[in-house]
Amino acid sequence: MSDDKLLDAIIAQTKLTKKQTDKQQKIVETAIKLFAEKGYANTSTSEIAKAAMVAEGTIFRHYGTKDNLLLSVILPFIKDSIPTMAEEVFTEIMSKNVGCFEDFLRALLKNRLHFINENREIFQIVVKELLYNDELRKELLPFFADNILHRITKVINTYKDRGELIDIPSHTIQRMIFTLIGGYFVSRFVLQLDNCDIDEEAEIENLIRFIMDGLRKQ
Amino acid sequence: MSDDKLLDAIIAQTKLTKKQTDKQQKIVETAIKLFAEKGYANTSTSEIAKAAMVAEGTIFRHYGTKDNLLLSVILPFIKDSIPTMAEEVFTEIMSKNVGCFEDFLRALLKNRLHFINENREIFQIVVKELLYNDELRKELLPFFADNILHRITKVINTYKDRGELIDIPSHTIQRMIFTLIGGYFVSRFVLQLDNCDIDEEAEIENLIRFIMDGLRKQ
Amino acid sequence: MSDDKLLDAIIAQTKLTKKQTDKQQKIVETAIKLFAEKGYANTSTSEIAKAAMVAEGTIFRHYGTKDNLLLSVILPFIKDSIPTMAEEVFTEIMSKNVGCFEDFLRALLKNRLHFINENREIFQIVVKELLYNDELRKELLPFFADNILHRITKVINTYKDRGELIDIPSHTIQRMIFTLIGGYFVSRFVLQLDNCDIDEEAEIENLIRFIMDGLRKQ
Amino acid sequence: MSDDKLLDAIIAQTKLTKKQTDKQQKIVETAIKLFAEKGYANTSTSEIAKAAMVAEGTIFRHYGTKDNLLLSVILPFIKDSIPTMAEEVFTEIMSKNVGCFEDFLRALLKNRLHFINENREIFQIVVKELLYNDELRKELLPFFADNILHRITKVINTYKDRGELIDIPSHTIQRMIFTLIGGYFVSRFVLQLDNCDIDEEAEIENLIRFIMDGLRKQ
DNA sequence: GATGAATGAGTATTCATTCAT
DNA sequence: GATGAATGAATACTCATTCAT
Repeated sequence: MSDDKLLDAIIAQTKLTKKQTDKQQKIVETAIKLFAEKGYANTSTSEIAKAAMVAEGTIFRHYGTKDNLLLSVILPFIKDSIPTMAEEVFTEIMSKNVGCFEDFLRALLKNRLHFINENREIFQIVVKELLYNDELRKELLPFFADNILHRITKVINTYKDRGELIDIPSHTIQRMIFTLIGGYFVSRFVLQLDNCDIDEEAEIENLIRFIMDGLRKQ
Repeated sequence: MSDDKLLDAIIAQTKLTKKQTDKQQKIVETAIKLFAEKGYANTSTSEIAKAAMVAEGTIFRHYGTKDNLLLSVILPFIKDSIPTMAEEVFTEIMSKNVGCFEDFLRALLKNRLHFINENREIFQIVVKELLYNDELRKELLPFFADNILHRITKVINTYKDRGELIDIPSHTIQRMIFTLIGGYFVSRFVLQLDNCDIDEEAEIENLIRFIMDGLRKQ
Repeated sequence: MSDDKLLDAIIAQTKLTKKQTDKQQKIVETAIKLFAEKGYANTSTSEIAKAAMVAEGTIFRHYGTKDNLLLSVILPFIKDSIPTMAEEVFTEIMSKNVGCFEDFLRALLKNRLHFINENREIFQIVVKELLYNDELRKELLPFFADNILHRITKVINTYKDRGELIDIPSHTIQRMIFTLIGGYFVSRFVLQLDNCDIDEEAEIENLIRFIMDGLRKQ
Repeated sequence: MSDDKLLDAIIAQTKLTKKQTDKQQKIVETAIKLFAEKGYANTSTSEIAKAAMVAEGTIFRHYGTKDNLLLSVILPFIKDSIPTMAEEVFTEIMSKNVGCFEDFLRALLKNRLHFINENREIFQIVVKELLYNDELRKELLPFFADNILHRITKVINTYKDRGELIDIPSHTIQRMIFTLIGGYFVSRFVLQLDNCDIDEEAEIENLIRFIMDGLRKQ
């Protein structure tokens, strides 16, 4: 599969979770902030070093290359994105075997909103680089596709079988949901178009209502 | 307003549409191709010069700075995006005074699909830089907001008055439509996730159906 | 053959003999001096730039890489080493069809002494890098072997047929001559062991006498 | 004399030959291998540390500087080169008072061939650095001159007095022998030009015959 | 004695920009 | 208008060396 490299990297990194130095900690934190703010390509290692109050060499002693620093920033996020979503959200909700598709959507949305809210800077980085960085896109997209979309499709099929959803190809449904939710996250956390005073609860319900009333079989 | 600079630039440029030299033509064409492919930050002026078979100095003789070359690439697209959309699409459709919201949506979607399809490279550039380039985002987003969203809101209100749409704040409706359509364009033209063999007609209808059946008051 | 790359480079460079800028001239001259003095690996491009009173960027505008600058320094020397030696020296002397092996040796020695004397700095560079630079050695040595040694062997065979030379494998003879003459040049021009006041004429005659008749008193 | 420093270093080191730690042993071994392979300038201390499976700090704890590590590698070889040659080879052969110059040559050649064969990596290092490293050359060359050449001259004079050698200045003879033998070792152990299947015995005899009687057929 | 984290000066190279021709 | 040589600041990265543990 095309995500071998990424998976390997994730696994390798998980194992490497020795003791992170204070400086390492500081470097990653600073890199996250700057990458999120100005993009990977527009952030120089010397800038990171200065902001992290660390010698530039220290960055390379620990991460070898700037590319690798980006990975070190992104991978834990990816790692947490996928299995969490897959195992915790999906199986949990599904195994309850109760609730309609709307409940599933609500749970999914809230779970992911919470996760991204707590990692908004890394989310910004991932989204930006996904568009800007060919290499990364080629590795991440199939990885996402294989892991998330695949499971969503299964859920959708389940609910379709129960007669809760309209008869559009599952992959089309899934894509529209994904676009809508993803677009919501992007416009909120990356573009930051908001009037700050959003009633989050209400927005979510509107979103769900929008999605549901489009999909519900009548 | 925050778009003064942009508007000024557009106006200035429109006036400047004297005779473009062959070389200028070639430079812009090449820049479009390369910016779309690898992103603005990852494309060097020397690269552009080489690919356009032009001396590097020539680029700067005409455009002064690389930033300005980006603007020269983007602005005509922006210029055409907005007024066209506003004047041609909107007033045209609305003045007909015929058709339901679905028809409006369909017309809008097809019109924009056509436009972006013919300018997909510049669309890629705009989307990528919108996320990556702080300056540009700060200039373009309010410009979009003021020009497009504002008009869509008016249309939505019209249809709401006619009782065709559910009772969600217009700006929320508008945002969800925008996210969905925008997301569709981005995933299709920028991320290029597609199975190439899409039945475009069907996809559009699914999209409209999805949007409508969520929004239609029942 | 293994010298394709080198030959190609030589040919390419010969064609490129456009007009060298003053700065280019200065860069090459300075590089020659510094490489000869301290070796390629121990000379930094910034050093060269400073000594040549040129911006560091200028070096890279013209030569692209430091490696390529080394080649630009070495190749003309190599180019002149080989064909000169082959065509001028060899055929000239041989075609005269007069003279014994000793005369040939004397002509060869004087010709090469003259050549190296006029290019002693580049000779130093070539010798030093031949030992130090794996890549270069792998390209240059077979090139030398194919071009020079091969011809010397032919000459040796000619004289062997005339009964002037002892019956040792030609390639052994050639190697000993080469070692002796080469060693003479290296110790004189690279190691610079000399008492400066050498009677060159006498030294050459001693060398020839040694090669021809050895050390044993008869 | 200019070799004070070197002699002092040798003496100092000889005294220091206490207990070498395992790690020290490993460091020197690894350094020898890597210096021989890629040259001193192209080998980094971190590389050595990694290959020797030692912390980088350990190298500096024992050797202080990289330069000093090079000396620690080279000096024992130098130390063994000189006195061995002087005392064992020379006096031994000479004291026997038997044998002609040819026998002396043969003994010398075989002795040195054996020594270098057993230390070929260090020999490579010494030769390469002798050309590349100004400092080292300035220290080593006079040292060699004072110790080896000086004794060879004495031997040559002895045989000249016996009427075995031609009437060329002793120092010229010595230099030619040295060039020839040195060149043989360099081309064999450093340049490694060989067809691997050399008949060593025969080669040596050819070399001796050449030195003694030259190339001319009689 | 041994470690390895930290350093900062140094390296080759890139790049937007200037300017004389 | 067009060129392309020249620039120098900036970039990612290397490396010998130091030092607290």
